[in-house]
Amino acid sequence: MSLTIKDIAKIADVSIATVSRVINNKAEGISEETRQRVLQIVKEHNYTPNRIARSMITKNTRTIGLIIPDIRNPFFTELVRGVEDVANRFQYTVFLCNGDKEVHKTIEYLNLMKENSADGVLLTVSDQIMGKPFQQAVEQLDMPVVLIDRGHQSLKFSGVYIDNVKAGYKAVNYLISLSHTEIGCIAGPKEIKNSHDRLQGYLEALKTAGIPVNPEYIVHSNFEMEEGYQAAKQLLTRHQVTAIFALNDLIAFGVYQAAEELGLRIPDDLSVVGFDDLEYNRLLSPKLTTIRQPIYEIGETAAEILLKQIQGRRRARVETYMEIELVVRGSTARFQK
Amino acid sequence: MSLTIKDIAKIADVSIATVSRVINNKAEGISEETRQRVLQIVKEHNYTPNRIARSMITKNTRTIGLIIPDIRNPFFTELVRGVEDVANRFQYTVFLCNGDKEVHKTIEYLNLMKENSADGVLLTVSDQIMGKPFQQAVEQLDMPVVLIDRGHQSLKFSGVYIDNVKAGYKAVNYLISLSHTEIGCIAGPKEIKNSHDRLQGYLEALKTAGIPVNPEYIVHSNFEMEEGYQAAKQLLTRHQVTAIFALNDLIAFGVYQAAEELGLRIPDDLSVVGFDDLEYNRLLSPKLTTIRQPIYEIGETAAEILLKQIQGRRRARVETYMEIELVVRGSTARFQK
DNA sequence: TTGTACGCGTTATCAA
DNA sequence: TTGATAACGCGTACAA
Repeated sequence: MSLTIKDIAKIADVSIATVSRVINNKAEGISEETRQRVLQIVKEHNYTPNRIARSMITKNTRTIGLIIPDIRNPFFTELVRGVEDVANRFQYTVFLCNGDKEVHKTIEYLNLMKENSADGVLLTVSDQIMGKPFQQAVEQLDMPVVLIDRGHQSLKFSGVYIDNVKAGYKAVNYLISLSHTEIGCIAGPKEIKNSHDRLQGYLEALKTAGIPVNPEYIVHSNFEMEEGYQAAKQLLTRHQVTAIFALNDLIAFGVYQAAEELGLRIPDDLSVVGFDDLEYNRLLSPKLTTIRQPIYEIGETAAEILLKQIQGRRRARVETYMEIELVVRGSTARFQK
Repeated sequence: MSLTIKDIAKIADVSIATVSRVINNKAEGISEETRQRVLQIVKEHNYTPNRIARSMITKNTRTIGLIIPDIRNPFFTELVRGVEDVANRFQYTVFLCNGDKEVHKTIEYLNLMKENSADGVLLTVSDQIMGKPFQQAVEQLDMPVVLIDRGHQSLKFSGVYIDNVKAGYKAVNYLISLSHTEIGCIAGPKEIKNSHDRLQGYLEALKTAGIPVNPEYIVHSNFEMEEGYQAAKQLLTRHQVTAIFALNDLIAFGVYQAAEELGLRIPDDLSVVGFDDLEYNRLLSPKLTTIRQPIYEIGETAAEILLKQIQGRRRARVETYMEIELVVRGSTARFQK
């Protein structure tokens, strides 16, 4: 068993109160002499206070939870780093939880946050999970919460997002500017708002340009590579699209595979626009034209908002929208009939 | 503030001991009637016991720590999933910590594990970090520890590994069987044992085949894509190698980029073998020949060993070596002079 | 079957 | 400047 404050007190021949004062740097009311002596003994015996016991009193744990839906998506791992860096700067540690897109796992972690008395929670969950049981769990959390990437009107929390409609519009509008009219779209799950919004941007861009919408050009997937590949194969064999807007880069990766299998050259036969700008982009040839999200900064911003809220320095609900940009690379070309 | 056991006791008009018995499923000594009534009230008020207070008594937190060096490397995220799945099956939750290859961050997390009284820790750290301060922190942990992927003779813990020497030998021997003799190698950092061992396999394979070793064919990197790319470019411009053994897939990804830039076709002009078999492999064309590690299973196995140790069912130190295999794909071809 | 009371390791309050 | 002690929320030995 580890040493306790009691042991240290005994060894130093002072009261536990004195030891407590020393290790908590209480400035006043302690002689330099005893302070040094206690400090010495603490170091010697390598005593570290038990955070659990401490937090029973102080009611804070200097810990924040970060719940993500899919640790295998590089988007989220980059997000994690932004959050961690800010948290550490504030001397907080991050309890990282991978919900793995499963409802029960996510709720489990949410409860854990409460039971472990995290000081606050950063939430990035798919909308599929946003059912009654989940919402209930969130409400019972009774601590500051900041949403990331995926907002939910039903939850009255602060959040950090991008304007997905605008981003979708921008992507598709670019394809239109290259004279494409037969533009397919491979979306994420129907229930996910991000997917819905980006799709909305796609529709608006077509509408503005006076290009009729063909519902068969729109296919759904689960935002992962494999299903993106399947969806692309289906779309490309059934319809003569000359361009595809993939609602995230993983899907775009799948499109590349499908195109290769079907003997379609990118960008000569098919233009592709992605979304996120993941690092693995570099593996593609040609490299992917995509909407760049400032992922790391999104994480940073969300963590800052949460920590301010925890420290009681902000109470109002704020919704921050980060800027995105279209990065043009080799996967898009002017349509030649 | 959340409800406490006291509140529930008051509402149900019983003692806290009774409530405690109910929520802990103490079979004996409680009437079905009161049990139901208490259960009802617990559900109604959505009471969850405070884990922190509980663990002060029980001395266990049903939490294990998992420390990884780089959350951006898909190898580790896959590992995480294996660990999580086993832990959850055992009703344990995983405290995931990303050391980000930094000493102070890693040590910080290690201390956190102790202070938060995790029941055990799974450790995957780079050897660079394995200095005095780190070792000290590990020793003071005073809880079960299982090492993953990277062993350290200096630490007397159980661990789950693969035979990196053998794996390296296998990879290079395959290249030799394809008549290659000018085989380059892009390693990880010199101080990392995994890298050292795989390199050792490379050397042994050459030696066995009677092929002289050219030290200039061996270049080091940091196991990441960018440096892999840089190293490959350097190697390929200076020397006429016909094949490259990349000590992990991220490096191999970099080799592909370098080859493309230099106008070398894979596998016609250059054969490439990687290590890990990451999913992003699918983005490459041709697909990568590589050593497959059972990453998910490594995570599972390590978690099982740790949990058994925690539950006191195993005390002996065990070193488990998992099987690897060479997966032949399109990036390797017979050398034609 | 149920309740009382103590202890877990710490911080905070008040008195000395 | 220092110390004794209550309190945090819970589990459990022991008593009723």
